[in-house]
Amino acid sequence: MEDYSFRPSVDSLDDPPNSRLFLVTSKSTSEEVIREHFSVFGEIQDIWVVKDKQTKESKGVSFVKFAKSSQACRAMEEMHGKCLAEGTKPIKVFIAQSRSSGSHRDVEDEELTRIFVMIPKTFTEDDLKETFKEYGDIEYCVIIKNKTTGESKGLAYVRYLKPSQAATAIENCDKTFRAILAEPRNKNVTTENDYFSNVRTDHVTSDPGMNAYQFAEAVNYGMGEMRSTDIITRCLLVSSRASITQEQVYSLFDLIPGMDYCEMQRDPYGFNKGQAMVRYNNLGSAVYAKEKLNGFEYPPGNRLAVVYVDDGDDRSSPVGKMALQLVTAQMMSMVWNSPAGQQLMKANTNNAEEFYQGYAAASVPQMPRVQTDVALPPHKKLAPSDSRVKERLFVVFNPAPLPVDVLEDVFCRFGSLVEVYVVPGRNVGYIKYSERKNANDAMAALHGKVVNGVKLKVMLADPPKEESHKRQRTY
DNA sequence: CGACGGGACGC
DNA sequence: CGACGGGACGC
Repeated sequence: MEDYSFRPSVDSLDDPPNSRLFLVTSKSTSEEVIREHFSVFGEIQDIWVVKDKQTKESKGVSFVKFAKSSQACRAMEEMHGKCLAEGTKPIKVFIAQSRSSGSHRDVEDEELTRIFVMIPKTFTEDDLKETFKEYGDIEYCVIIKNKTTGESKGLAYVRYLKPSQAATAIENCDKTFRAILAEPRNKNVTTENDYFSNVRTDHVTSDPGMNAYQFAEAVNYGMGEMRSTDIITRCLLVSSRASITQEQVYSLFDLIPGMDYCEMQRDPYGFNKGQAMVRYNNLGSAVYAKEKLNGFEYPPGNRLAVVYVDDGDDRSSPVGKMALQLVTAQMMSMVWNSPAGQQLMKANTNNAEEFYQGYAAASVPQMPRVQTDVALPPHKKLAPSDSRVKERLFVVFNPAPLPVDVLEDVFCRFGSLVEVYVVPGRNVGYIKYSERKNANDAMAALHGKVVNGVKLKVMLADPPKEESHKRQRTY
């Protein structure tokens, strides 16, 4: 990824969202003093002290842009209400309104502490809490359910005490959760009992050393620092965007000893949902499988997602966690010392080629998926899925679209492939690359060519239609 | 010619 | 009360 300290293409937005602070300080406060106090919270990309155009005197207002929202939030939490120098007034620190919003209303913590996530339908609220507590103190957790049947809709909210905790969850939780900040539930004004509404704006309290966040922390100190890990179970949910068979999942996860169950999940109509449940007879195997196979490309170009699911009877306990280290160490040595294990160790998480050469080619017989006269280069690694998309190709299929896994297999070979998207019900799709050159190579090689009997037109895509809702697009 | 996804809450 | 500059090199 390139370093854009300055990004004209997203001029009106803050990227990532909520990574910029709005400060109200004394007029005497300089950029240097701000930098001194704020750089400890993370990578500062820009500091701008607003000055009068004529007199060039500071207006006592500044913007501080961080690389990450979690850094900006932490700085806000720690610095709001503090004095930056002797004899200066306590500063106010808010997440800046995005430039495009046009609003100058203070961004409230209500809007920064609740996240919205997609979860397996099998998740309980306890599973949710176990999974997301590692990012901070959870105030509240709910799964959205069908009101009559009580069945999970696979969607949930998690409310943290602090904005930095919600931001950290969004930045660091498994991508399959697709975590984003939740829209505030109601535009209702007053909040009754929460920590923030009263204390937050009133930074000059009887104890000037403590602001609302530190207060909230103090109120909540009960459970101590028990949030070092995810929920850990013997049961894994495997998700794939390309269709996969039970045999494929079985062969892959059976490379790790101790599997005692593997079954595809089906929707109410009996269709394969691209998810499988895998259970091991011990925690160490499950941990190892999750570490090794989450994000693994299988088949090449298709990233598997592997998460722990609570199967109800083996939630980890402090004792369990201690035992786990032993078990995991044993697993490592067992896997390392078996021929199968050595191959798996070699196959690094994203390297499907080695995996095939070493192993699955033997254990997972598979028809070649791609038939074409084009001389295709070998498979290349996908770009990280959060890479900035630099070029998109627009592909027209005739007479019918190719499956997504075939497209990934073909289009990943030019390098830096980020994602393939086929428009439902139409004969067109988009191929996203993080390097423009790779997109151009793919276009040159494949435009007008036939793959699996489907003729392709491959062109540069027009920029997508502007939409300013929900989550910022990656392109 | 052929064009843009996914996921929203009983107070 | 307290809200939006500077400067860009790729095709």
